[in-house]
Amino acid sequence: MQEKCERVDSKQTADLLQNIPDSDTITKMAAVFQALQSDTRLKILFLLRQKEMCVCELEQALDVTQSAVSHSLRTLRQLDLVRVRREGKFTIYYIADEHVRTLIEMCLEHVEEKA
Amino acid sequence: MQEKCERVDSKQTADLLQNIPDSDTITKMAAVFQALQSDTRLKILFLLRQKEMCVCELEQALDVTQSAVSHSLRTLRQLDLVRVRREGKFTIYYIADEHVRTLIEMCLEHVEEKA
DNA sequence: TAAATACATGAACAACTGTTCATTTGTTCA
DNA sequence: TGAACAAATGAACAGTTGTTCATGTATTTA
Repeated sequence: MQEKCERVDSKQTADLLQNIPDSDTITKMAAVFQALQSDTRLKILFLLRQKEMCVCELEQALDVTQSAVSHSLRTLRQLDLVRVRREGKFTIYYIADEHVRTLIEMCLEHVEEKA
Repeated sequence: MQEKCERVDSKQTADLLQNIPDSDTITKMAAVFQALQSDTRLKILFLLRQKEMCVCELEQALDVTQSAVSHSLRTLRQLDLVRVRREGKFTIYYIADEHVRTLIEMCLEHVEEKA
């Protein structure tokens, strides 16, 4: 590794790099944030935060097609941000765990602070 | 609002909708998550979490062009996820506040839990 | 003041995302 | 069993993003 500017200390940089999560973990994190980056999916999470809901309920609340809701839920489900339970002909979705709640709350606080 | 399925209670739905952040706030949150959704920007934050750094240092650590680092930092800066300080010819970047640290830590815990 | 260094910015292009449409799968109940 | 309802999925298209290239601006120092 060659120095780029006088502030760079290659040894220290290598050290700092060792203390960041591995590429695989970073990519998984990016996928989680990517899932949280859509208005529709955020609204879904804010709704589910209050009450578990079936796809129909979300569809009606959000004013997008059933297909769009379903696709969004799939993304959230695959990353374990929401979970599913079958109840007769309904598929009930709910927030997966406290991490997810904290994530959206931190972000909310962050943006509200600026307003 | 017309009922879509027997589980839907329009009144309650309207109520739940009132308790989610307004569209403007949702969009700002989406922008924040959007900024956190790139591998490069996440790596930048994990580096800055350990030590404030100038652009050169980040460029060397990340193995992408100076331009890419600069563009990434701009995105993070505009959302107040990182802040800047001028020091002579160097521009020093650092994590904006605790919300940002908590955000990436929650996400890290979430993805590490599954591994 | 001129050259070098540090950083920012605009354009452009490939890659990716979110939505809708059309269709399929699974469940209930008459 | 078959009609109706709930949900998932694949394709396709417009819109968006991240990167590099080329260039511009600001600061330092010789």
